[in-house]
Formats: sequence, C-alpha cells, structure tokens
Amino acid sequence: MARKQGSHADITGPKVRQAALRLFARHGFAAVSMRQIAAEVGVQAGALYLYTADKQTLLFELMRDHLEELLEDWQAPDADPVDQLESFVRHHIRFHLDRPELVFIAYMELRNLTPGNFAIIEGLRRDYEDRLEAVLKAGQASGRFAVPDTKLATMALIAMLTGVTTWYREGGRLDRAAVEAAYWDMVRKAVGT
Amino acid sequence: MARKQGSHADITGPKVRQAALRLFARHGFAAVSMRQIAAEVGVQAGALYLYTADKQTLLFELMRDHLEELLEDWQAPDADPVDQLESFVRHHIRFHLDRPELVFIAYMELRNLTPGNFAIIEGLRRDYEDRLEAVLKAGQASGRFAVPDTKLATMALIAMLTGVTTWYREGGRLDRAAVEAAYWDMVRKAVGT
DNA sequence: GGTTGAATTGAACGCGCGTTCAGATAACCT
DNA sequence: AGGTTATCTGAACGCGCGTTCAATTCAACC
Repeated sequence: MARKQGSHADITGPKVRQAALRLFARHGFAAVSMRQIAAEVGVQAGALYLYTADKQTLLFELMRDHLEELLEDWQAPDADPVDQLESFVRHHIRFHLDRPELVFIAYMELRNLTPGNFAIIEGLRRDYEDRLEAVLKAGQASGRFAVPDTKLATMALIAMLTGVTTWYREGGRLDRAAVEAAYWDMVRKAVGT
Repeated sequence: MARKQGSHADITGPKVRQAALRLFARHGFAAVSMRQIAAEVGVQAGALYLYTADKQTLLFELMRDHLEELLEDWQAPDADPVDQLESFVRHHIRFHLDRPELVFIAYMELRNLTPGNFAIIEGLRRDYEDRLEAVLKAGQASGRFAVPDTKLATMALIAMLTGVTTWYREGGRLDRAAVEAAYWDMVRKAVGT
C-alpha cells in the first residue's frame, strides 16, 4: 500500500518528528526504538528512512530546530536592562511552558548526541546564555543590578526558570500569569533591583 | 577462577555499584549494558547477578541511597529562618558538588524506574522539597521573607541550586567557597531578606 | 590434604535492535 | 489506458541485549 490519499510525504514527515518527540521525551532516546516510532506513525520501520537519515539525526534535528526557534523568538528589546530582563524572563517561561517535551529532550539527551552534533547544540545553547549574560552585564555596568558574578548568575537564573517545566501543570493551583509574575519577582530581587 | 585474594564479595559489590554509577551518568541507563558494567568491574556479566537482582534494581538502589543520604545529612538547625536557609543553601551546593554523577542520575533517570520504584524515589524527593518549604514558610510567617509563593519558591530555588552541577568545574575560575557565597547572595535576595 | 562452599566463568536462551532494499501499490500525468 | 514515480511494505542482515545456570576454580577450614 502506498499513496492512499493525496501526498503523504507532507503528512508523514511531521508525524515522524512528532512521534519521535513524544516518545523520546517520555522514555528517553536510547529506550525508544525505530519500530515504536513507526508504530506511532502507523507505518513500518523502513518507511521512517524516507524522512530521516537515521535515529541520531532525528534527535539532533529536534534539538537544533528547538534551539534555533528559541534564539529567533527573542531579541533583547531596545530598553533599559531591567525591562530587558523582565522580557527575557517572561519569554523564557512562556516559550518553555509551551514546549515541555522539547525542553526536556534538549536538556536530557545531550549525551546521546554524536560529538559533532553535540558541539553544534552546545554552541546554540551558549548563544542563548550569552544573550542573558549580555543583559546582566549591561545592568551591572549601569549600576541597576548587583549580581555576584554575571556568568554564574546567568547559569543560576536559566536553571531556575527552566525548572518551571518540571512542576507546572496546566489547570493547577497557579495559572501561567501568576507563575510568570512570581518568577519575575524572584529574579528581579535576586539581581538586586 | 574464583577467590583469588581474600573475600571478593566485599570488593566486587561496591565496584559494581561504582561502575554502574559512572556509566549510567555518562551514557544513560538505557544506553548502558550489563556487559559494559561487568567489563568495567573486570568480571563476566553473569557475576553481576550475585550483587544485584537485576539492572533496574541497580539503578533504583543508587538513587534511593543517594536521596536517603541527602535527607540524613541535613537537618534544619535550631535557628531563625534566615540562618536555616543559608545552612540549606550551602549544604545543598556542597553535597551536590561532591556527587555530580549521583545528582545527574537522580534527576535524569526517573523515567527509567518502574512505577513502584518511581513512587518511592519521588516520595524521598518530596521529603527534601518539604524541608526547604518548611523553612520558607517559617520565614514568611515571621515576616523575614517575602516570596510570592512558598511552593513555587521551593521549586525555583532547588532548580537554581542543583543547576550548579551543570557548569561548575573543579579548578575553574570560581572556587567552591565563591560559588557557595554567590548562590547564597542570590537566594537571600530572591526571598527578600 | 581432602572437603567445602563462595565466587566466577562461559555458554546459552529468545528477543528486539538499526538499517537496507527489492518489490508492491496507488495516485498522478499524458 | 498506460507509464511514471512517490510512498510504503515486509523480510532480511548481523548483532547485542538481560538473564539464567551448570560447571569450574580456589581460598579457607578441618
């Protein structure tokens, strides 16, 4: 059987990535087989290789696309460092709460990347960290912030904010606006502003 | 060959756990085989089953022992909430920097636990979170702290502090004392004290 | 020095893995 | 209607997996 209705490639391709995303996030890259992904898509395992070179590439492209979208989606606004920081915090929380599975994979499956792919992903991640550090440095220089060390503060704040995905549940005690506000309150104080 | 020198059980047992710890942390539970662990110990795969019921139990006991040690190692001092919080922060950083591999496993391999084992580990983790939240609640009640939400603040602070293991390297730009001090400074400010 | 038993080997079990590829199928084009 | 081509199947490849267990080895004991 093939070509049952319209062009299947435009449908199956995204389905493969979506199934891989779901399964990798739930069970981990190494614990998921190509046959499981194929079953989720509704296809035999061999057909997956029309849409990805191999399993490793499937993982790598999920992570790369995620980080590239993250980088595209936020630019520091032309404002003072405090407003820039608030913008960063609110965007980070929104973006991450919208993509819990991608966030999970991008942080957990680094060690399953080949060295070459790892270097690329790590570079993208560092670009993102540098964006935040630039804001902190600007604020520190202008005397608006008082952080003990901008690099350490960058890592500390990103870890704190990203952690929201580990506990936040839709429909829980706090809604997104409350979560955003609470994190921003803590970040604001932590940097001494 | 057997019993080459003294009692081997006392030596091989810990070696098995150590090898599993190292390999699970480096490559992930699902990506490590019993044969790899055995090779690291210097033994055939079958011999591992003298020291563990199965691979799952090996993972579970590493995580359980780690969390139980964490819980045993810190009790809130009889002091005001600010000092309790400082004690918690400094202990958390020290304890985690001393055991980066266990920390990594305990946070990353949760999804590879069977449901029963997962429930036990999650219970231990919640006990630890409750310790911090109790401090925050006490500080909030006495007016020393001003956090937006004690549960959210608990999760935010633990995520921030645990993140230290992802970037800290021995012999790097900052030593442990500086790291401890910097995190405490940010935590102190974040809770509004 | 013979016996015991803890410690380990090494082979075996059935199974699923990632990946390849020749062949089948069905939608499209002329 | 017939040919073309994108899409997918299904079988096959060699390999390593977690786990079991009879047989073996050798330090310790009598």
